[in-house]
Amino acid sequence: MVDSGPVPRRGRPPVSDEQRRRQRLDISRHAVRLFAEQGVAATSGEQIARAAGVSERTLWRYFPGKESCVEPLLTRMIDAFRAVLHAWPAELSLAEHLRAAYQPVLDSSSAEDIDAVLAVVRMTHDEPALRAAYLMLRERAEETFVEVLAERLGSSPDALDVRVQAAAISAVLKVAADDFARETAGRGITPDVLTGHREELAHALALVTSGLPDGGTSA
Amino acid sequence: MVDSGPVPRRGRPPVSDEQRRRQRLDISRHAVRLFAEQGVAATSGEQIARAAGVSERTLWRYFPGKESCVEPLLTRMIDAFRAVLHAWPAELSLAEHLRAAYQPVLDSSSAEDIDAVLAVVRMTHDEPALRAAYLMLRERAEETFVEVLAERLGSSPDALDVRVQAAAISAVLKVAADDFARETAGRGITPDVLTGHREELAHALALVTSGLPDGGTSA
DNA sequence: ACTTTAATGACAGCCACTGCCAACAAACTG
DNA sequence: CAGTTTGTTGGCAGTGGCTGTCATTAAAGT
Repeated sequence: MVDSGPVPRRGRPPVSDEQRRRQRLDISRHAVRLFAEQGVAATSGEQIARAAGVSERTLWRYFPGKESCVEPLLTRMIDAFRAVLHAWPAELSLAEHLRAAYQPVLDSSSAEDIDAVLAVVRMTHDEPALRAAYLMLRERAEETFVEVLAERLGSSPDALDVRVQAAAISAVLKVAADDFARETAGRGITPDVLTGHREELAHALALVTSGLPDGGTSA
Repeated sequence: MVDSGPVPRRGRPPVSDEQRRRQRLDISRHAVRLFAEQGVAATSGEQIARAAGVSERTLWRYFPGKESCVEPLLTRMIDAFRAVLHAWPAELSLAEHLRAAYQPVLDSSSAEDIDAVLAVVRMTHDEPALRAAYLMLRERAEETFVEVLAERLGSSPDALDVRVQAAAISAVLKVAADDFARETAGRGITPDVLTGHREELAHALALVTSGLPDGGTSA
């Protein structure tokens, strides 16, 4: 079988993944703003679509439901953790690594996005539909943790210990994120709440990942 | 202020909580059966209502949405764990206690209910709406774990360590439940998969709860 | 220009869910 | 017993989320 390379396609090319990502993110920003202003129930799909400058039909093509419009923004928060998890060096425990390298504020995110994300997390406590979307997203992210842990521990992603550890880490991250969102409610993100958050996360992770053979150095 | 006792009420008394519980459970059974037979999307609210012998209007009074009809049945599974958690003696570690006392099959549940519950758990892997409801239910149950742990550790339900431990336990329980549902897929519930499940749960819990001061005896 | 492939928008329709009100049920009161 | 009160249920109409379908437009190649 010779690889004849990318066959010269005909007709209009599909939108690039990058473009699609940007489009979804843009819609997400408008949706979250509307949700924060008037609540989820009071915000209609037509409203979101108009704000984003697309037809309602295309909105439903980009998102399977109203609540999942928050997903692209929320993903940014989880990506911040995923990035630091990928950069986890072998000689450090996870808690140590986090204390040294965890920056919950993504450099690629604008300040407004961060505030919006935290606002969403706060909203999930009163809006069941948003909470459900939030939990679903977290569970999808858990798969990533499984992969990273499996590679590091040299075992299969199907191994029980790996999945349990990933689930525990995910759970800890949820608690810490909720706390972080709650504490930044009035005052915004100050440097001390930020370091406090990092410290809380590291402490909690150490609490849960100490059951490994080497007591946390490799997990 | 003298307590004049229960004032002699007038008019029709509200339905007892017990009656309401039974009604919801009955509807839940019919809904789950229909979901399993023809899928969630293909099952209409009117269908569920007819099967349960109530009007559609009353169905929506008993449940906020189609997917939450599975809740009363699913709760039974979580209640099984909650019960054993309440009976946790002070001198044992949680893993030890589980190995000795955990019966995932509730005595009060009929065999068909158990199968139905496991069927729902299996369905949640393909039906996002059901997965969302499942996760929401689990998170509500987490609050119970927090209360039990707080009382046992003699600290506040707001304490970080308590909430983290509860979240970790909840996460472990989720993994174990998914495995259990998967393993009972074809063959049904055999004694060996049951003991295997109990062993898996105990092992995984030990893995996650060893970070406590006494290494798991009190958590 | 013409063809091809993909994205979008417009329209119609289904169904989950809600508000509203009449009908009915179960208590107490005279 | 009729009459009153309080609560549940069912029917009906309406809203809005979401989908299937199709014509239209955009972006490529020949």
